[in-house]
This record gives sequence, C-alpha cells and structure tokens, in this order.
Amino acid sequence: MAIQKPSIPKGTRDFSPEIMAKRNFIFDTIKSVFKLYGFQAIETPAMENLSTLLGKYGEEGDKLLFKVLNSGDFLSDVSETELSERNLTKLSTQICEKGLRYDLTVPFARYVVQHRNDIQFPFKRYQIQPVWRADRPQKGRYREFYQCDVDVIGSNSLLNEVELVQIISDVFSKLGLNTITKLNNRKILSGIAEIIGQKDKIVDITVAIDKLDKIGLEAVNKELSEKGLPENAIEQLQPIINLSGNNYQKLDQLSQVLSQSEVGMKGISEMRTIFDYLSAIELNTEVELDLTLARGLNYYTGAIFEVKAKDYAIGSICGGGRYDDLTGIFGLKDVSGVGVSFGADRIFDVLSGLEQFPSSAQATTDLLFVNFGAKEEAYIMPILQKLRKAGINTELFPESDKMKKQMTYADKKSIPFVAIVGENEMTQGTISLKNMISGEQNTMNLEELIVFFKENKK
RNA sequence: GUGAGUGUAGCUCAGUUUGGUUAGAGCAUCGGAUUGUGGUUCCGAGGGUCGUGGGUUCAAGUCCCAUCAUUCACCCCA
Repeated sequence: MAIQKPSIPKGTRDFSPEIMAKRNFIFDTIKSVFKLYGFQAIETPAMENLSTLLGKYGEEGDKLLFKVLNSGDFLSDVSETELSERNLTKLSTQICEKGLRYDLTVPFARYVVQHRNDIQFPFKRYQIQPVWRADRPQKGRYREFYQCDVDVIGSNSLLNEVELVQIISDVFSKLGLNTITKLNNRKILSGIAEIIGQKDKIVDITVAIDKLDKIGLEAVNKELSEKGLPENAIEQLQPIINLSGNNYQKLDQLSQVLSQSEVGMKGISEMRTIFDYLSAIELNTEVELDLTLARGLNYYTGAIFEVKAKDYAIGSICGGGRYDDLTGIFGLKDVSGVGVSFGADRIFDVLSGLEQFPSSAQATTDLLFVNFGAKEEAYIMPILQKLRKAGINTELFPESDKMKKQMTYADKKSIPFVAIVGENEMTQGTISLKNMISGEQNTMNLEELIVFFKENKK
C-alpha cells in the first residue's frame, strides 16, 4: 500500500498538550460552577438511534446529522427499485439506524424518559461531551465540538431561569470575559404573531427582525413582505421592531401592544419576574431583553438565552432556553425543562483571541531529574517517590542522554526546575536545583527541596 | 445547498504577472562548537510526486482544462 499523507476529517481537530491544558482550564471552570449550584454529571453515548434524533432539529437539522452506516450487508433490505429511485432520505433510514448526537439536549430528554423512575425530580444535570454536525466548517464552526450543557428538568419555577443567568455570570466572570446575556421569551413572540394575525410566521418574523443591525429597517420590512406578511401586519410590527429603553421600559411598551394576547402577557409577566429576581443579585454579565433572539424556536416554549462575548466577534458562546414538552415526544408528558449550553470551543477561540488564558492553564511538570546513568537512577527512584507523595509533579528523564538533550527537553516542556544528581551530589547527599528561568543553581537536601516547592507552588 | 479564495519543505510563505540552468527564505528538526548545564550566538546537515490528472510547448511550479483538498462568506448554528 502506498504511503498516505495522514489527515483528519474536515472540521475536526487534534488537541496538543498545550491546547489541552487550556481546554481543561475551561472545562474545569465550567464544571466547578455547575457543581456549585448542585448539578450532577451524566454522559450519554456518542451514537443514538437515528429515530431519536430525526425530526427534532427541523428540516435543516436532519440534513446536518451524521448517520452511521449499518454493519454487515446494509443493503440487504433495499430492493433494486428502491435503489434506482435514489430517494436519499428514505434510503438513509433503511441503511442507517444510528446517528452521531447533534446536541446534548435531545439525548438528555431521551435519558430522562428512559430513567424516569430512577430520577429524583427536579433533576439538575450537567453534561460535557462532544457533538457532531455535518455543517460546512468555517471560523468558529466545527464538525466536532464540545457542548457543556446544564439543565433543570421537572420544575416550572422561574427561579431556574434566574439561576442559569447566575451560572452564566459566574462562569464568564471566572474566565475573565465581558459578556452580554440576551433574553427573550417564546410566549412574547407568539403573542406578537397572534396580535398581527400571523401565527405561523413567528420564525420568519424573528429571523428578519434579527437582521435589523446588519441591514437596516427598510431591508427588514422588505424581507418581511417577501416572506408573505401583509402590509398592515408589518405596520403593526413597527413599534416592536423599534423597541427601546431599558428592560422594564421595553416590557411596558410590549404590554400595551400585546394586551389582547393572553400568551403574550404571560410571557411579559414571566420576564418581569425574572428581571425582578435578577435585580436583587450582583451579576457580571449585562442582561438585556432582545426580541430578535430566535434560536431553537423548534422546541423552546418560554425563556430563550444567548450569550455573546463583548470584546470578540464569534457568534454566541452560550445559548439555551425553556422547553415545556421536550420529553413529550418520547412519551413523558408535562415535564418542563430549562437549560443552557456553553460552547467550549468558541470560548476557547475567544480566550485565545484575547490572550486571556491564565498562566495556571499551562501546568506541567514541576521538576525534572537529569539522568546520568544506572547508578544515579537507582539512587533517585526513592527520591522521586517522596517528591510525588509531597504533591510535586516530578519526572526523571528516562535515558542517560547528553545533558544538552535533557536540558532542551526541560526547556521545551516549560519545566521550571531541573534537579541534577550525579556523583558529587550522591556522595554529599545533596541535590543541585537549577531554576530554568533565571538560570541560577542552588544545592540543598531533599527536605529543603520539598519545602522549597511547597512554598513556591502557592 | 450557494459564492469566493488558497494548494510549493514538518510549519509560515516567496517564486506564477512576462514559461527558460540544479525551486528559495524564515521558523522547526538533527549534528557540531560545548562528554555536568537548556533558553542567546556561530558553523553545518537532512528534508520537495511544486495537491492530483490531462493539455499547450523545444521547454510548465509558472499558461489552459478537469478533479480533489482546504479556508472564508451566505443559509443555519455552539
């Protein structure tokens, strides 16, 4: 076989040690906050039955699912006529019964239904795993990426929404990022559509309004009319598009427009409650009511969240919302859930772009012992054990290579200290410790060395 | 699904406009100066199907066509 140039699939990435240290810093930070609020970890398989995934993300989503070909003779149940028809959608369900998960929310819903008798509700879970989308990759968009989901299921309380905003605030505060958290409510959007008599056009309306900043009022109105909205409906929308003021002022304006819509008023009152709670606590993220937030309308029923980094343009870095009946499709009715998902890969890109990673995100070996040969190795082994017991990350170079090579290893691996124990040190019972940053070198015994690191580490 | 850009050393790229000897640079790697001292310096070495296939030509990294890969943007989304 010819030698092939190795490569990885489009939109996927290798993570080298330096990158992993930084990624783990993000994951650890997020996890620690999740735990702080009483959430517990679960994991679900990379593959789900295709039937679990299909139809949950809209037509567009179905197209972006990675499907897994059946094992064995996957064509055994396909007739020649079906093959020649080339109905790909139908064929794919015949030859694939599994697919890679597209997000963590739908597998979670499936999990909740399947384990409903073992779960103590309200169930607060977090889940940090990769998901896959057969999208065209581009900046900040990958085919394999990690989501960090945190959801509460089995509780209607708006306290959960408030808590999620706090979690968002805590996470990004710990990561040192300035953010803006945008809130919307599906009920308000429904109310708007109801008032202007265009119930089935909610998505079109919000998508169009969303472009206001980008393309301007005129173009938005043009797009609305292209989507089939009558003139008078567009007319009625104007005060909503031009909504201004602080969050409460926006809600006041909305309640005038939506006074005749029960669902719309419900949404407004929900948002008031949330803002009231939020105003009582300190937050590190700016919270803003934004009616143009249209994400996940396929299943969100109440609050909708989206977080953007203020100092770096990369799309949203966190998003989510409330879904009243996500488990309904799997046969468990009236279980409401609300959650958000942190996009770890985008957060990574933001932190990299802003050079915001702390030095603690580069932790490696603390101390490398130079290897001079078999005699020294035997002498050092018990020392290594004691150092490790004392919590010092220590390694002994495994070959008695040239010192230059061993020093270069320490240098490239950013190991801050090198211990030199050769014949001289062995007879004197000392260790020569070289500081790789300053270059200075000191002689000490083992106890002094341990004390030195314990003091230096903090 | 639509549109644009880019493919030359492990990496970042020059060379393509105007075809012409043996395809270059920086970084990285390896060796030496320096057999108990890395990062700085100096000397040297290895490393190329010029993405792939075809065409034009006396001659193609360079021009033409096709194809593949990859990046960016749109739609949508973390």
